[in-house]
Amino acid sequence: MTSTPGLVGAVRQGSLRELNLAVVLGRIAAAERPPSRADLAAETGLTRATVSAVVEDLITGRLVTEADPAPRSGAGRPARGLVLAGDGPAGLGLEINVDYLAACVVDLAGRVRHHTVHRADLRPHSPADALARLVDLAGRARADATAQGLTLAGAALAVPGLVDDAGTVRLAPNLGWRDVPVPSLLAVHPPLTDAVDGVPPLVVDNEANLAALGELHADPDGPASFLHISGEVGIGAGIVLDGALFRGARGWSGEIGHIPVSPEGRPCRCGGRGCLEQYAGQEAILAAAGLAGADLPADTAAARLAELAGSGAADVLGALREAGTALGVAVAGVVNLLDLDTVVLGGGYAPLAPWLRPPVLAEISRRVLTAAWSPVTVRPAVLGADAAAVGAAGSVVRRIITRPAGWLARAG
Amino acid sequence: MTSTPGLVGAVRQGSLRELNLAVVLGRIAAAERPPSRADLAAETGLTRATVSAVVEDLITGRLVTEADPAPRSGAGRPARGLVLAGDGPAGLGLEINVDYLAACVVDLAGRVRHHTVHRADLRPHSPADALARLVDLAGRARADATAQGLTLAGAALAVPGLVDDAGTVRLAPNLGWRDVPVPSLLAVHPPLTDAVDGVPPLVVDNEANLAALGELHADPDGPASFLHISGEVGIGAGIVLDGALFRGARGWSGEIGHIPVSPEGRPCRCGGRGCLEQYAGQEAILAAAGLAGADLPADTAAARLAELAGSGAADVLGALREAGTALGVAVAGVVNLLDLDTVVLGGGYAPLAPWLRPPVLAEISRRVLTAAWSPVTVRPAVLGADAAAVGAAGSVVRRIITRPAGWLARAG
DNA sequence: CACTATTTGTTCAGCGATTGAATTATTTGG
DNA sequence: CCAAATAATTCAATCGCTGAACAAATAGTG
Repeated sequence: MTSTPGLVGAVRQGSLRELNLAVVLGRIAAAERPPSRADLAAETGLTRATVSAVVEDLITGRLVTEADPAPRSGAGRPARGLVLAGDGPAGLGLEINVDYLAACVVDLAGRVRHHTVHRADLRPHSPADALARLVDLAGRARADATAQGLTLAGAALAVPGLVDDAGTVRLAPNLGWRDVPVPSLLAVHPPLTDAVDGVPPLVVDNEANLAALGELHADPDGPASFLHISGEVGIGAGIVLDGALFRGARGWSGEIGHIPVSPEGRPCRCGGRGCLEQYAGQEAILAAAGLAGADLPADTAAARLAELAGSGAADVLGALREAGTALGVAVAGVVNLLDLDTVVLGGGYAPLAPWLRPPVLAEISRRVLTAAWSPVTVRPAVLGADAAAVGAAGSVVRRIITRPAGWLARAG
Repeated sequence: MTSTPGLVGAVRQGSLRELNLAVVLGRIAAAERPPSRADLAAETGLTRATVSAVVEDLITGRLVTEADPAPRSGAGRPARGLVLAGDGPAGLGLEINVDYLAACVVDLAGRVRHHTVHRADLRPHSPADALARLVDLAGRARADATAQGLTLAGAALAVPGLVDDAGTVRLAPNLGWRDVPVPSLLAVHPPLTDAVDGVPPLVVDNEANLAALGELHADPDGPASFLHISGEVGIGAGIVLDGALFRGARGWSGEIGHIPVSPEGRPCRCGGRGCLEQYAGQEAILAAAGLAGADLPADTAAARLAELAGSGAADVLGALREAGTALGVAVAGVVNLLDLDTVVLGGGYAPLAPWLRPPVLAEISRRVLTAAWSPVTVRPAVLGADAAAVGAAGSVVRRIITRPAGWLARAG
């Protein structure tokens, strides 16, 4: 890993078309309203002739379709609007978590075309068993997608833990997994999707990362850089910089739960002391609210807290204020370091956002140097608990949009 | 600022050559030993014919020269090694700090060809006055460069503060600057260099950012991602990810000095409490070591502390241990968040590294989840106090290497 | 209703850059 | 001295973009 900046592969003759396919498709995807070929030519600086040729490739590859006459006023031949095809490739998103499995299918345009959640406590089951159930769920999702005329172009699996490049789950504490080689365990099943352009048929990634991508995907007009915090039993963060997920040197970025917020404070199971998780993790909040022994399923605990807080329970309000302050201390550090202007409260934090937001904002305005010039926005996530599954499917779709050549080569 | 990922400009016909110029030049720059045209063809996948054509452009543009016969063994026509030209374009690096001005010139190959430091307390002077002195220093640097056959292709100025896109210094607390429009103040002087490819003749950037780039530049075989910490009166950090500087949404990333390390601890001039700067900043270390009133020049304070620590002064050792622990707490949070595997102690921390390193490492191993699998390296910076000036010059050189077409168009 | 202005999208010759094979250049080894 | 081997160049072919001309389709105008 030496420092060879920008060493992209050489640009061969055909790469030109590959790159322009991506450029044009990216513009179509990012546009507010269906652009015409002429619009695209003006935006990109390419000739109308070139854009026409590129668009023709995209249309025959079923990535783009012509929309109804665009609402363009004025004289002249009416433009034909271009939109992402709703019946071409789609992404399969899977999620495996402590007490549920989920599968969903998202089409190119970003619409969720299929969604199933299977509730079950997975901790007693072996990884192989859990994955077998997941394959079953995925099979049904694929059947539904096929029935709708969609073709799955890849799959991504969200796991609540650290995943290495090979797709092995190195550590998923709440699931009780350690060094689980997901791809080889899945090899006994028929492949979920075909490999496209060298990308394996199933990509495994961290839940917090994919949830952040889901948020990016669900709100195309939102900011291009933000911090997405998933508050579950552990606290994970997905860092989106300039529209792309930042994964860190080894893909293990975002462990915000173990940022120290009180250096010699409560001992943490990670071995350190005073980690954020001990103050703003789900268990810590429940304990502070006097609900320690309630043993609620992970995904209902947040809803329950929100309900109690809404009815004005004093100890719950106090617990949330304390958690929000701890969260704010950690977030202030992150914002100082990365200069982000948006923080999204996701996962279990989303329903609690009304109570967490004020203390988080207070700490930010106290501690962030640049907050005076440009304020930091703190808002709840748009997607709910299934953000990771949707984000996983969206990551597949996004890969097609940023590199359409692979799909086109496959589709013929 | 909407989320339009990877919306690079379209790829026009001529971009092909532009991109391949960058690819080939980048390989030559990154190579361990002078590569031949055939090596480059094999590495990049381009044809030997194409590589020859590209290399010819680079040679006539004075970016590359043929080295002495390469030490290649075996039969066949001997290869002609290609190296970065030492007599073509060069970068001018400038630095303005509390008690000195610096100018240096770095050639394409990365050698420092000129270096001047002018010591003077700049706080009493107006920004315009300080900049006038800097222009004088820069003029002499340029004269020296010209005498050596070099052509300045751009300049960069390092400032200890926050700089916006336009080059205005929004806030440089230790210099006492606020909203200083550097480019327009410099407009009264003749331009230091010509504009190349739309980049203004002088780029203003944060000192910590440029120092990190200097480190990247000084150690080409080092890691591609690291955190570089400049410990001066304030504490700044430069974040290098994958060989590129990460600047944040607005270019104000790296304010590590105000990460909370003891949330309700000592009040900080930023308005917060318990900021790292209050525990590991130069003033804090001096105070803890019982040297508060010494009023040392900023750049000798570190040397003095190192000297005292080397001779075993107990209170200095204690102060450094305490500072190192605070630094370690903050760094652990950063490493958890960004998953970096290398931390470089730069600026005033470099000479103190022998004493700071152990407590920093201790906090990291306590608090970083992934430290067990892949250890985090903490090491002193290679460059000394002038890292920022060298890094500034290096940033100019780096821009030429990553985008040679601009220079070639200018050179004709 | 005919006519013009206007904008969109396509067609086509031209051109620049890459390609692949053939050719030349230069050295080692027998 | 000759064959083998490797490096670099030459050159016709090809691929994709360019620019201009052209066809298509509509709104406005008298």
